[in-house]
Amino acid sequence: MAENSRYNPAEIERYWYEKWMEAGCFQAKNYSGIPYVIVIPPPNITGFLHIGHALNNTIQDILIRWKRMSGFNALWVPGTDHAGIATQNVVEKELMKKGLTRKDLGREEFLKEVWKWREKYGNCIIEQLKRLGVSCDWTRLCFTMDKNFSRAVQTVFVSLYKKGLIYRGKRIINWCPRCATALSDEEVEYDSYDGNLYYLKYPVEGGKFIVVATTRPETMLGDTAVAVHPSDERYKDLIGKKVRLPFVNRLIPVIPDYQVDMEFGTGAVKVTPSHDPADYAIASRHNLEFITVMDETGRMNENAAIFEGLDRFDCRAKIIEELGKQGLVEKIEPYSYRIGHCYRCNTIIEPTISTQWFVKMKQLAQPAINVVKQGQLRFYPERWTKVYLQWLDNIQDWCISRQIWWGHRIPAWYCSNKSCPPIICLDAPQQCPQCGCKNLIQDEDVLDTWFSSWLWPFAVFGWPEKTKDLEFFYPTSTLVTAQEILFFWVARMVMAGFEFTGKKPFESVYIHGTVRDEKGRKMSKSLGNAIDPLEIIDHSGADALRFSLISLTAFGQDVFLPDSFYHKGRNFVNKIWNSFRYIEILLEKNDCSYVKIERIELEPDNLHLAERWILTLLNKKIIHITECLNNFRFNEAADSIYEFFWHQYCDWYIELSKMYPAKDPYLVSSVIFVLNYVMLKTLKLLHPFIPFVTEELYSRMKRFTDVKDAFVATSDWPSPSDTFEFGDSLKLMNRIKEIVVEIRDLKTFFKIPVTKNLRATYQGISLLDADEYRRMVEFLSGIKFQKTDQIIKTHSKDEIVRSIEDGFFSIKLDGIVDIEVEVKRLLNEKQKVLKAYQETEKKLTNSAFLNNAPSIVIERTKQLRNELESELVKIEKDIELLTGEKS
RNA sequence: AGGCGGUUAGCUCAGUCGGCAAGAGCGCUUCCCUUACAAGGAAGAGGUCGUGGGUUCGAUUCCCUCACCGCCUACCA
Repeated sequence: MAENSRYNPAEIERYWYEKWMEAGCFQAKNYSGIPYVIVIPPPNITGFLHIGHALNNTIQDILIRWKRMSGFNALWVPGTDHAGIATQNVVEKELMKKGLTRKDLGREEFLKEVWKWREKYGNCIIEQLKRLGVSCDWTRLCFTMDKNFSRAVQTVFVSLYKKGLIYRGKRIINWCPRCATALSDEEVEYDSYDGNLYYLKYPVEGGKFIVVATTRPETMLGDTAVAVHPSDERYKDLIGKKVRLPFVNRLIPVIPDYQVDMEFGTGAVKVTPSHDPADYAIASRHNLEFITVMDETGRMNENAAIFEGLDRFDCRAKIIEELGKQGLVEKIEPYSYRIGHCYRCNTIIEPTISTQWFVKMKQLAQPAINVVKQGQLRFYPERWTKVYLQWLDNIQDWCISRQIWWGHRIPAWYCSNKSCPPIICLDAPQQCPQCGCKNLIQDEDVLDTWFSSWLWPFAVFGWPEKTKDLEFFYPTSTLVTAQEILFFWVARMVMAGFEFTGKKPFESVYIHGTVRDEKGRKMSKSLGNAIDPLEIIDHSGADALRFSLISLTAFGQDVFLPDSFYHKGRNFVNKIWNSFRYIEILLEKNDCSYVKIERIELEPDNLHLAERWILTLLNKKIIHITECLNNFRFNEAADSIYEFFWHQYCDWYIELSKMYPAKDPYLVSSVIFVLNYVMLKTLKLLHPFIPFVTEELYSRMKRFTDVKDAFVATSDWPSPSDTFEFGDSLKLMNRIKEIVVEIRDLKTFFKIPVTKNLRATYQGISLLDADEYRRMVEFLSGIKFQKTDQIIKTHSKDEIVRSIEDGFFSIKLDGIVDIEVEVKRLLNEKQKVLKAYQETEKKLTNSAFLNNAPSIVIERTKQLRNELESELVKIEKDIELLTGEKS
């Protein structure tokens, strides 16, 4: 018995996942019904399931399971992302263990290695997702390097090029010296950096100096001007003069530019067009020379004079040392500023002039802006609309070429005759259309991984082929993602959707919060603060993890998780498990082997209060939870079922069911039905949140009921029942609960276990005259009532008297009543109630309130006032009973 | 610099259209191993809803100010 009393998820979860797969529960039906479609944000093949994935995928699974149960043709398309840089890094690291570099292997051999790696490890995260219980249609598993996906990527490239929306050019871009590749603006993460502001003295022709302030002295070797504000009096006479740059002895001009901030530093700024985006802009305006001083690994190159070969940061120190020797460092101040890092390896980015491929974004952005402005594509929470639009309004061209090998190779070929334009086409050309030359070389570079991801919502359905899938399942319904990839991915998918399919890719976007640790930091392996979801699944089950996560994550709000966060779900699942055991045992005791739930055969009119009450409450919950899900209010839905199941069904209804002796006719005919009925509906409501335990219990339920659906996963979502709606039952039940709590409170106060049965007499209290209600109160509070006609107005050490409803009761307590303490407690209580009463009374005598407040509010306030008043009267009566005098 | 969030019980957080005697889980106190469940049951204690104004009959909720925390954008070297 003891071992059964704890839910053990491991085996059950494994078992049901297999069953679902075998039965094809997660597969969409063939082009029938109304589709509801989600495409997964494809995780990296290098990834391991972290708590953010767990949240993201649980939300999607809740939606898809709920919609599936609600009768939609639900499809959740899974897949993975080839993650160019990240994957290449991983494989290179593997090679390094053998003392090899990718260059040792050569492109083809290296790519073979990557494919081998991906075959071996690329689906790790997929297997981990399965352990979470997600109901993706795995027969449709996609990969961004699949053949048809490649075709889609190439098609898009060629199409955009032909439209003039893709171009190749020399621009300043973000360069990662460690990955040795260009990055897009979005792939750079900015962090604050405690560095210095160096004040350097540049000798001006004619003997004076001009002092420039810089955070990056090493870039001075590439300076091609010094800029000052045109109206800066200090430097007016220097404009047009030349400055001799130390070490390289280059003469560079002092130029006027409005971009210069007179207030900052000395008001004079060194201009390094090849290594700073702002300087690049100045240089473009003034036709300055571009001199690159570093190589692709971040070492100083041949333009760096005596510093050639030094790492850029070593060079910084060395240059300051040398300038110092020459008396050219005026001062050094500590200075904190933001600096860009590679989002894949965290190396400090080097802005560099480089020839790359770019996508012109302005034109593509327009439909993506319009669709959101016109409200045809919505964000939840709505505030993301603004962030999205702001980014699109200021969109910059997208650098899409990467100097790596793993990815979609750019479909561009160059003729050996340098004057011929590049040849852009799907398949390798045989000869140059311009000059007929057959000596063609394909561009070495590959495309940004996001250049394939942005096609995800339609490429997964076979685009550019006009497939039936595409026609039926596209556009998709809801996209569920985190804010981090709003620009990277979401905005670009919308652009791609319109550009290539003429349609928005999804109806709505739900953006959930980021999971952080208790200090507000992102969860990350390097910080060592990551909670491993798999560990939780191992020990407490996926259901526990899922429920806890959802319950703790408010609508679109970041969530801070303490280590023990998963207890809530774990305990809840255990509660469900045990309540079910109660039912099983009860059935056995009553020789009740078959319960008709689906074909209801009982008369609603014959039901008692408890049954009427729990059924009515169930109706309310079904409505509420469905409403919550419609609005992405997952935590509210989860907490609402939690409250209902635990604190209403278990705490009150199951407890009440225990008052019937075994084989009692009403128990067998009605209570057992209601216990099962509510359990069944609740399992369904809970299934999207905690699929495993609900499936297990549903299957057990099938053994002793007429429930026929093969799986709860494919059964129907509950709707409220007209048959089981009993309007006044809620109020009446609440009165009974109040009386019970009052008595339990008294017993607790006198340190008597609730289970200890006591005798009491009562007078008045018409509610107790009804056998049914009296029995409920007696059972739940452990009291045996005896009606009396004698006026109860005395108390003693052996007896405590209480007023309640329209009468009194008196409980025998055998000499333990301490009147002093009890009176004190009541006086305390009276103060509280009195205060609340006075407040409502004040409102109700305020004519402004009566004139302005809506009538329903006035009604409610009146009702509250009356309740408070009678409670006050009651407390006063109780005090009087105890002390014999009016308080 | 701008934008967006947050500030509610000891902790982590809910609180939708302004109208509650301000909620949950954990923790805490007292009692209970009652035949589903101690990962449990019963009953409690605990909050001036960040500051200062404003609008309103009424503000945790709406508006403004400030403070602190976090995030995101931006060419101040």
